[in-house]
Amino acid sequence: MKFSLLHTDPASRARAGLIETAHGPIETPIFMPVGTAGTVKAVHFTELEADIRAQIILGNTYHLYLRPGLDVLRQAGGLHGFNGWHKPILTDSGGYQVYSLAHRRKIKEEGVTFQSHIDGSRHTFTPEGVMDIQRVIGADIIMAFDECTPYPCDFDYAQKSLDLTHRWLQRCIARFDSTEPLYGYPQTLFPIVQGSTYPELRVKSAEFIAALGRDGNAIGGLSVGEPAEDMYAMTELVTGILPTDKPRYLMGVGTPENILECIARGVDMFDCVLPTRNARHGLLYTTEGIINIRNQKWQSDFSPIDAACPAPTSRKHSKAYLRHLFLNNEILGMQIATLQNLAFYLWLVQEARQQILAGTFTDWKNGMVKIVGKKC
RNA sequence: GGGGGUGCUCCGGAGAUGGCGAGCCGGGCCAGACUGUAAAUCUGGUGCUUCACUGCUGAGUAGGUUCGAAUCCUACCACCCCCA
Repeated sequence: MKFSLLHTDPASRARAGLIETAHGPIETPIFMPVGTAGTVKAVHFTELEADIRAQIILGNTYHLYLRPGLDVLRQAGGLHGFNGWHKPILTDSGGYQVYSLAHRRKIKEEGVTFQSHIDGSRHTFTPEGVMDIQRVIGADIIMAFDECTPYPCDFDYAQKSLDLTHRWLQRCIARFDSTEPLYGYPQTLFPIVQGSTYPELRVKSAEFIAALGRDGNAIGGLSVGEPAEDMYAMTELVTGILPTDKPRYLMGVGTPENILECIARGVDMFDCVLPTRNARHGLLYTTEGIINIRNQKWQSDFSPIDAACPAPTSRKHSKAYLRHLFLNNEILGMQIATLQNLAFYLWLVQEARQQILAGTFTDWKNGMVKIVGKKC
């Protein structure tokens, strides 16, 4: 994997760059649709490429390990071979499930024992094991096994958790660097900065990780319920320490506004379930603001879902029709809404990139933030 | 034409046999939540009035009995079943 920094905004830390992987290029800043179980819910890969213009998608180690399982993935030639997506893939390590499945797991020095949410069976994830699983999945970018701490989180716990995450990181690196990719193309490992909302811990973690000199670095443990100001403050603190010549990935963020503000603070890569999950729940992100398509006010509004959105279905179909599909619980409603939200997210980061390259990012961002957060 | 049964909330169901029924369950509808996906999920509201307490109205329709009626009586209306 190679990263080229093309331009940095004069009035902020916003950067335009290019990541090159064995499965193709990624223009940054980028939003990566989440495809936990090997599918970006409700969209076909044809649409993901043509209408949404996705350049990289996510998968999840924990979910793919449980189903379809490693044997199937190995036989398929990895996740690319299994699901037919031939552009870059990034896999999360299961660190987020340490947080989201907190009531069905136990953390020890060695690793984390999960009880499967599917059948209750017990599975132990160690840093070494998670590296091995991600070798089998074969993602281009794989993530270190960490603990994503909850919010709020007291200082003592955050500190102990951070030290554990750092020890796990060293074990991840040792395993990763001593093993080979399985499918003939290289993989790269991103470490993850933790430290909850404590500046002291974030600085310590960022310095620790910057010194490792990996190909890219991630910021985790944010967007777990803390105020947006804390998220921005921690992001700004960390991007001030992480190397400028490596991509920075802010995990799990966020709303369109969060993304614009964090691009301004020097983040290159984002992922979030909001555009896909909210789409299935009837919440649309559009170039004119946020729409709850189930609301009665759209009952007879025959204007396009989003006339300026790159997704053809959003220009072709009306709000009234999409509302009708949702009220009838029709699958097509979720498909069209997901196309809209992902196409909008990708449009947003591509537009940001153009503004950075043109040197006009900050003014554009300040105006756009007001629009994308507005409820219609 | 004769006999029997049933009628209340937007809909369906349960329950209600003279006294806490503006009230249960489900659906629908109206809103809200969702941030490295246990999520096509979850939460709230859904007679009128008040910020709230409260108050008011309502049981197919119209009367009646009673301290008190969705409940009993009379007539009528609608629907269902049986007989002709």
